[in-house]
Parts: sequence; C-alpha cells; structure tokens
Amino acid sequence: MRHMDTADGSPLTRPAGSRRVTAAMVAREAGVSTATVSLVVSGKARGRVSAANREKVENAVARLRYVVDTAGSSLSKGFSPVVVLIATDVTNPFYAELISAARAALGDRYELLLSVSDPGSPTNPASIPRLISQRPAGFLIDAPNAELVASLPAGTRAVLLDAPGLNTAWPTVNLDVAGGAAELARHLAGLGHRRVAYLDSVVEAETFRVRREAFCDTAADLGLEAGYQASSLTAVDDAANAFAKVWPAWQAAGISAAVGCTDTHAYGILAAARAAGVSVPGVLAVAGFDDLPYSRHMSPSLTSVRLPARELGEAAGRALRAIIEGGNPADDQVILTSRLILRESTVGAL
Amino acid sequence: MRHMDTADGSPLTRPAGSRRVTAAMVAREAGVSTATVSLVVSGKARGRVSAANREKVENAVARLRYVVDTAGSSLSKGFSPVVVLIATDVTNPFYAELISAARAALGDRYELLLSVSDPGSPTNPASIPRLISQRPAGFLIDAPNAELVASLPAGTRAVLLDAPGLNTAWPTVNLDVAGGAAELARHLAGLGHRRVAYLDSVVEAETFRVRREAFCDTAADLGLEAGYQASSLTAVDDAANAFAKVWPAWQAAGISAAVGCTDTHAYGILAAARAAGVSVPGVLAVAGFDDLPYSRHMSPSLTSVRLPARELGEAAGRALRAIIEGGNPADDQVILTSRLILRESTVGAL
DNA sequence: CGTTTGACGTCAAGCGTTTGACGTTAAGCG
DNA sequence: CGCTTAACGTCAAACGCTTGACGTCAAACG
Repeated sequence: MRHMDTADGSPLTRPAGSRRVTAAMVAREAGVSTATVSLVVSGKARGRVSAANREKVENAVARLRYVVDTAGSSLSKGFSPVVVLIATDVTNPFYAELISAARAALGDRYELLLSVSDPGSPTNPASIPRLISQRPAGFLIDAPNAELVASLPAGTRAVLLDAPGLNTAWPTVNLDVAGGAAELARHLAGLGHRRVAYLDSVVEAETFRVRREAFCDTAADLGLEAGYQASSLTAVDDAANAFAKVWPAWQAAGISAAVGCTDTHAYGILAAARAAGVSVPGVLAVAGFDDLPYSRHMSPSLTSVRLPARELGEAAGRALRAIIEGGNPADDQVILTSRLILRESTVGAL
Repeated sequence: MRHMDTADGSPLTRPAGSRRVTAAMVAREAGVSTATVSLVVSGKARGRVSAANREKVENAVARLRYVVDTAGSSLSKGFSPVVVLIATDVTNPFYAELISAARAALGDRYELLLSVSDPGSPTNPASIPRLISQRPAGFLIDAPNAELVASLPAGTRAVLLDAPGLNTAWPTVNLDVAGGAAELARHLAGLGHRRVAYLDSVVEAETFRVRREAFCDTAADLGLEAGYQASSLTAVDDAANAFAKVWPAWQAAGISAAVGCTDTHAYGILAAARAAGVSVPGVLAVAGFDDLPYSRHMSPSLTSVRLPARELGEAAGRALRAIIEGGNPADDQVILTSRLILRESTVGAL
C-alpha cells in the first residue's frame, strides 16, 4: 500500500500532494509529545498541560493548520464527529428549516451530513449497516418506516423524527399531524361538504398513514364520507394526470373536496382542476399538508396543515445531543402540535 | 478510553451493547487469518484465496453480519468510501434529480452524503477542513464561490458542478446557462419588450452572475434595456414584499417584463403581481430559471430556462468516479446545454 | 531430477489518535 | 522534616483494517 505509485494494479491510490499534517508533526514543532497535543486539541488540557505548553501547541497547530484526523480519532474513540440525518425527500422545502434548526441544536462539535434516498422510494434498510460502519456519533432519522427502525441495531444512537405510531424504544420527536388532520376534517365538514376524496401517497411512511387515518376517522365521526386512494405522485406532474383520470368518477359520486397528503399533491390537483375548468373552491375545495412556502402563493392559495419544521429539527437535534453527550435525552417522547392554515382553496376569496 | 463506564468525566462514552463485529472475529469463525478475510471482503481474493476458504469466509461474514469498519479501513487506505456533495440549497427541486443521478453514476461502492449550508448563505469555507478530515473518497461541489474553491487544498479529489467563470484547475461540469439566458433575452425582445427588470439573488454564486450577465448583455445587443437589482429573496415571501415596493417605480419606468434569477423568484413576482392586480403577461411578462416542477402549474404557467439536472449529476458523478479510480476524468471540462421552455407567463394563453 | 513458476496463506508493520498508567517534581500539611 | 497531593509530561497500548514481504507447496518445465 504505502506509496504505491505504480499506475497499474489497484485502481485506488492515495491523493497526490499535500502530505497530511499529523499530531506527531505538531508535537515536534511544539517540542512536546503527541499526547500533549491531543490533550490540548481536544480541550482536555486542564490539569495536564501547563499554560506555556498549551500555547506552544496552539501556535504549532495554527502554523501547520493541523486538523484532527477523523479516521484515527474515531478508531480510537469509537465514533466520529458526524451526525447523519436520514431523509427521504429533501426537496420538500420543509427540510431546509428542519436541517438548519437541527444543525444549530447539535452545536458545532458535530458535522451534520444527509443521507437521502431517491425521491419516492423509502430509505433502503440495507444502507444502514454501511452508514453505521462510518461510526457516526448519532443518527437523526426522519419519517422512518417500521422495517427501517427494526433494522437498527441495538445500541445505535438515534433519534426518530416524525415517526408516529411506531411504538419503538428509540427517542422520538413527533408531530401531532393527527390533530391538524382532524381539524381539517372538521373544517371541511363545517363548510357543508359531504363527500371528500383523500389522495394518499404510495410511499409507505407512517406519517402518511397517520394523516389519512386521522382525517378519515374524524370525517366519519362527523358524517363526512371520505374515500381515499393511493396515487403514485410525489411530483405535481403525476398528480395532474391522476386527477384527469378520476375526476369524472368523482363528479358522479358527488365529491366536492379533495385533500392531498402533501401540499405537492394538492398543487397537482389545483393545476389539473384548472386545466379541466373545475372551479376551486366553488366546485371542488382543495387542501393539503405541510404548508410549503409556495402554498400561500398558489392560485387560489392553498389551505394546509402546517407542521412546525424548525421546532422539529431543534427538538431532535437537542435530544440526540443529549444522548451522545449525556446518555439520556431529557424528554424521551416529544410531540409538537400542528395547526390548520385557512386559505382560498377551501374558503374562497379572503 | 476502553470501557469507561464511569458516568463522570468525559461526557462521551461508547455506545452500549452490541459488540462490534471485527475482521478478527470473522477470521476465527472461518478458521483463517484476518488478512484472508480482508482479501475476500474487498474482492481482492483472486490468486490469493482458494475457493474453499473464500466460501468459509463468506459464510462467516453472513453469519456474523460483518461489515468492514470504515474507521480502520480509511486509516489504512487513506480514504473512506464516501463522497460528499456540498450544496447550498437542497430544497431546490433541481437537486432531487441531480442527487439521484450522481449516486447512480458513482456506483454502489461509495456512499453519497450531503453537506448543506443554511439556505441563502454560501458554504462556509471553514467547514472544508473538517470535511476533509473525514477523508472522503471525493467531493462533489455544487455552485461553489471563488473563496470556497480557493480554500480547497491541492490534492483534494473534487469535481465542481455548476461553477461557471471560475477558471480553476478542478474538473468542472458546467451548464450553459448563458445560452439559455441569451435565448430568453431574444425571446423577450422578439415579443416587443423594450425595458425589463432582472431580479438577481443576494447570494453570491457564479451561476447567478453568469445568468445575469448573459441575459443583460444579450438584451443590450438587441436594444432591450435591462436593469437589475439584487433582492433578498430565496423564498417566495420575500419576493412578494420586494415586488410590492418596486412596482410603482417599474410602472413609471415603462418596464413590461421581469425575470427572476430563479423560478422561485419568479413565483414571488407572479404572486405579488396577482395580489397587485397586475395582469400577466398582459401588463407584465414574467420568466425565470431552472424550470422547477411547479413552474408548469403556476397560474399562469411560467416561462423558464430549463437546466439539465439529471445529466449534470450523472456527468459529475462519473467524472469523480474516474478521478477516484483512474486518476483523470475522461473529460475535464464538460458543458451541458440548457434550453428555454415557453409558457403562458410570457406568451399568454397557449 | 533440479529448477522455475504460480497459487495460496500468513505475518506484521503501519495508518493517526486517544488515554489509562506511571513517572517526576514541587507545593502543602502536620 | 517526612508524607500526602496535585500538576504536569510522556509512554505505549489499543482501535480495526490493509497489503508488501515472505513463506510453503505442488505442478510444470527443461
């Protein structure tokens, strides 16, 4: 291995140039041992390193631009200073806030990296062992399905986000989507709707199941008949197509409102309704979930159940940090509330 | 270190439970040496491991669920099997395709992880050394600014995406946004517009500069007067506010078209124009860049310069893989073409 | 039959960091 | 003055994996 400069043979070679700066080099430069360097750099100098030596080391570190090598460090310590956020669909604008809040809550001792699966497909449980072999300090797992959670080895440091109904021992930060969904059902019933279509996701995530069930159950209690169907849409395009196919049947069935399990689903309905000349909310009321930033600017603007993205990221980040540094999170099962934002697509001109 | 179960002292402890499976354990189980295990697992068995032993090892690996530990491996090999994609604004739907294509092109020997900065702010160059200390096999860097590129140590394996006008030695995959921007300018001039407002981003990315300059230069050549101004918007909300403030002035100046440096900017203009009772495209034509999935469903649908996200990810992934495995990418400077998608927001009812 | 060749295995030296254990020294105490 | 304490430094043993170097052995060759 070492210095294999032969071009043939193993395809993988060390990066050329720029020798890595090691603790040993810093130690030599500062005239101390590597142990001392390590103590200073990791902030454990108290009572073991004199002020004079500390300064020498700090100068040498600055001069040489030394950065602790994660490979060596994590081998020795058992973990690396990164937190992996596993998510399915980062393009959901919901995530920008979540990520930024989580990073802030985690503090700057950890690097936050994202592992995202292809849009529409759930995270492959097979990738978990590979990620674990990176020895991250912890995982933040968004909207995991049961299979994924089951495949988590005991002892993994992880916090689940948005994992309702999973009944797991892992610390979890949940959103009370059910509350928002119920509120939406009450809202539609209150407007006089009698039959409503609920467009579910084909992606099997617990959060989608919960949204649907909460909505449909509450609807049923109120005498509002809610039929649902999965539709293969994450992008608006598909929604439009799907809508074109089902609209005649809906019309025949007397359906006067449609709810998408996501605002993007609802966007598709809006666009397709417009294309089909169906007036919203006159002929068809439309609503969604997530209150994406675009929703208020749709035409008509979209009624939606807003989820507290920032709080979610913040709570999850804080919990994981507690696990990593302390052992237990202060609060093991957190639930954040959602709320319904009323807009034109259900109530008409505001 | 080893087994520190004292609760006090260092806050960080090893994860409890589930002893890590090491190559040594596999070796014992299979009755061979760790060297043999390593050879089998890394696929270098040819000519060094008999079929019988290989099978024994494979069985033991399966039985014990052994996964190579990245910490040890990357310490020894000099790099870990991960590729870091550095990006600024993953919630741009553009990225979903880019990521998925890049992952596919990279192959399954590498794990693709994302490092994202907060929306609106460029990637902090200070985070580069930390990422490098993870020893990833390579970097994919999207829309880097000059400062970031300058801070890349020589020898870093990286491919730049969407880094126009940077004049760097790093292999780069660029989009010919300029071509699309020019096409847009010609389109607007052809429609008879004489004065146009260009809303720039406050984020300093080369791609934004190129979009603006190509548009304004072409416009000037055609006798189309293009004024531009940065506006502090990444989210549609801000755009709407900004628009409300400037519209009277625009009207006075005879501006009949507005171009957003991003479709999200254009969304904001659309929404604000609607709110202000300004007819699009009658009174004001609107266009943007990126052709986000929502754009075709806006009301009116949005004319936009489409960028080939999938091809971009694919080309970048392939180039990085070539660098990692071979040494040089087949093609050092790739340019992909963009094209203008015409829709209602400039040409009216289709 | 002596020698080359190639297949197959293992040894052991690193890779870079962390941290108990263990010195040395000087200050503090009775 | 003898003894405890604390501060400060360093040593060296891990952590888990990779791979040149170096064996052994049997088949192939002249």
